[in-house]
Amino acid sequence: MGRRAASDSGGRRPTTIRDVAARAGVSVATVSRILSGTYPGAAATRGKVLRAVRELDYVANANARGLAGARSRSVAIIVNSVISPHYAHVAQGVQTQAAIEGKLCIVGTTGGDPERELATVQLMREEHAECVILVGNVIADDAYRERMANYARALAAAGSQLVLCGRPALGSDVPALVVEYDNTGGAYAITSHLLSLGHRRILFLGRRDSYTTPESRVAGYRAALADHRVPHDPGLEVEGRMERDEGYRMIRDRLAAGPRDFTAVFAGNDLIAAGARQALRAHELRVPEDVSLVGFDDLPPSADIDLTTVHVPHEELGRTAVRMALGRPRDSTAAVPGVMLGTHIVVRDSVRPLVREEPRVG
Amino acid sequence: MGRRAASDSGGRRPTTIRDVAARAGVSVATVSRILSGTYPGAAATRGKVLRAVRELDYVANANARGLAGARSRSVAIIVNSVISPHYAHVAQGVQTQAAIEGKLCIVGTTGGDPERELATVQLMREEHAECVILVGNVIADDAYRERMANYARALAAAGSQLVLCGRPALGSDVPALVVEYDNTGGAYAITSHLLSLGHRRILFLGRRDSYTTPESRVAGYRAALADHRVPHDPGLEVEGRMERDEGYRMIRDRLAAGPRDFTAVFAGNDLIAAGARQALRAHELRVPEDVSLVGFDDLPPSADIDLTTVHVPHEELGRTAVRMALGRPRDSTAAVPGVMLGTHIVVRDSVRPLVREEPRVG
DNA sequence: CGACTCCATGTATACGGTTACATAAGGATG
DNA sequence: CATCCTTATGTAACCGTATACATGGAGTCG
Repeated sequence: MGRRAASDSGGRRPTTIRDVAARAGVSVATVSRILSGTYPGAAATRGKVLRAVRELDYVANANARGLAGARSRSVAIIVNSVISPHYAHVAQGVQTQAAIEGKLCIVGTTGGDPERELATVQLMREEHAECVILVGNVIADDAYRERMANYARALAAAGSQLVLCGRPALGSDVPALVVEYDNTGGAYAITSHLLSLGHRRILFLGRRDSYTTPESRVAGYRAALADHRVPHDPGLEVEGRMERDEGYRMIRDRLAAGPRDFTAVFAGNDLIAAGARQALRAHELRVPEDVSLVGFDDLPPSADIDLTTVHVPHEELGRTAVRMALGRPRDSTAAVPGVMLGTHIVVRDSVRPLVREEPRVG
Repeated sequence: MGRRAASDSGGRRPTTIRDVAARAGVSVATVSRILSGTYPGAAATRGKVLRAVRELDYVANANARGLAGARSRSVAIIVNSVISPHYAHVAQGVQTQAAIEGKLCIVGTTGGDPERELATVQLMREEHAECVILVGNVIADDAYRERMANYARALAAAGSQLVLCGRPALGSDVPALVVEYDNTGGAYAITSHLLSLGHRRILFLGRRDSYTTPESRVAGYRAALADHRVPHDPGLEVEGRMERDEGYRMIRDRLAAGPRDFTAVFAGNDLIAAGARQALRAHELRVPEDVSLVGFDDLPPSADIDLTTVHVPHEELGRTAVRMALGRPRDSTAAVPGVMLGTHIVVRDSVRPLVREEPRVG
């Protein structure tokens, strides 16, 4: 219809490869080969073709190109949302690497809804993306995993590649690449940091059972407690989503419910930390003088609030995902390799050694 | 080649509409119509087809669909970078609205390079996106504008629509929609806010001649000064890019060069404000006690540093862009309408009334 | 100098849908 | 009951590119 309308108003069909061929006085095959770079040498012909292309302002039709069997030019990334800085940074890495490899980037968002995620994968399958990169944590639900595994197989059958980025593998028989980063290790390290400064009652914000990312972070938190022989109080693990507002809410509710029973706060990510900090301040609690606070992610704004946190190589995650997906030979049915990127603490000024005293009432 | 490899390893061609038709015992046309929703009623047939689709796990080939003349299913957005929150929020709006309209979103990044931007527009043209949304400020260069105008015409000829989002129109004869927001008004308002509290020497950070966005903001700044009969000192306009590090640099250099000759700072955007705040603190200048600070954009992290700023309806910008582009009749050659969204001040705690005294040496 | 090789180019088909047009069946109307 | 209209479906012609195969000319070597 769009085409029809254009031809109505201007009588001008979009210029095709045939127009170029006619103008250059060669066959369409020659034009196609020259433009695809599938051509050893051509000299004069090449010149004629390129001039015709320029004069006619010709651009190839990606749909036709894709249909005719050329390799796909696009890479798909699926994230919760684009404004979440965590995802945005991974997406940036994907973008960067995709551009380097001469690929286009298709972005889908799910809003954290598993149904939408599955639907979006389907969409990307229609779109014939060369690889589909799924970013972020996910519920550890068996039915869900099975459906995703099926999609992975369907993608593989179509010559595409599923990449799980920052989430656990689906199983050894599922053709999906995995690029993870060390959630548990980072959480362990930063919890140890707090413990080594004397803190014993550390509030963990953002626990969420069966969500893989918070689960891994909680695991690191618990492991550090255990290794330092500090008793684990489940009451210190507060449930909540990985968002700023939730951070605020969790602290507010906690302080409203009773006297303050913690000296440090380990926020599940930097957004929670920002919200928590705001809530603490609203209760006249200063960070770090009255309460120590740490986060996870090391987003740029965290430098502004002097937050000690765990650095996650977001961009590198995205870049690695693309690199692995495109580098992997199409027909390989060998076991799917995985990669685990490291994380490390960034110490700023949101933590103070605990001076021995009973926690006061906040 | 990918296809070949798949068929080698499994002998399985991807399932096509013909397979579905065969299985359902109908013609391909019927399948196509049912799946496209171009079908009034079918009852039994519809059931058979949908079952076959499910059983074969069929997904349509978007390339073939696009080639055959179906309306495009994709919307393209081109931004500087995905991690810049300003762009990310606009992109989120685009995503949201695109999803509502059942479209896919293709994202291109330019890194602020006009050449890459033009190249990316070309790419999106190949991809036959239904509309191409160009976000962000741009250099006001005539040659560049002319090339972009040509692309706009080429897109229009192909039934696509160029949308300029947060940047000025190209000219009345160029078929491009414009969705702007009120930079000048916002800058005027927030400058007036500072002036009304007694500030007279207001440093502007992030001037950049011939870049449209900072230019508009500077214009609002100057207009407010003029209306309040405060003499305009060009020396108070500091040049720099719209980035965090630049904010830091500008303040640091300024304070290193001589005594502090301002009582308030108007940062060209929130990122600059964050950097500037950091630099001020490094010089033992507190915000707002010693120096008042305001920004522009109202990004979420700005709440954490209590920044008074100008709210920009980022998401609404993106959503409006998509809505207008898709709503506009394809064959219309009428004058291209523009939209200007409003901005407003958000007062937090980064500004204090000026107590009359000579600015001290910082 | 002839046979063979290699490379540039042309010819024609396939890719997987959509849709204009044709056709058949069923219902309404006189 | 004949006619006309409507609706569901089938048939076949594209859409614009890539590429397998065919062809022709130049270069090489015996």
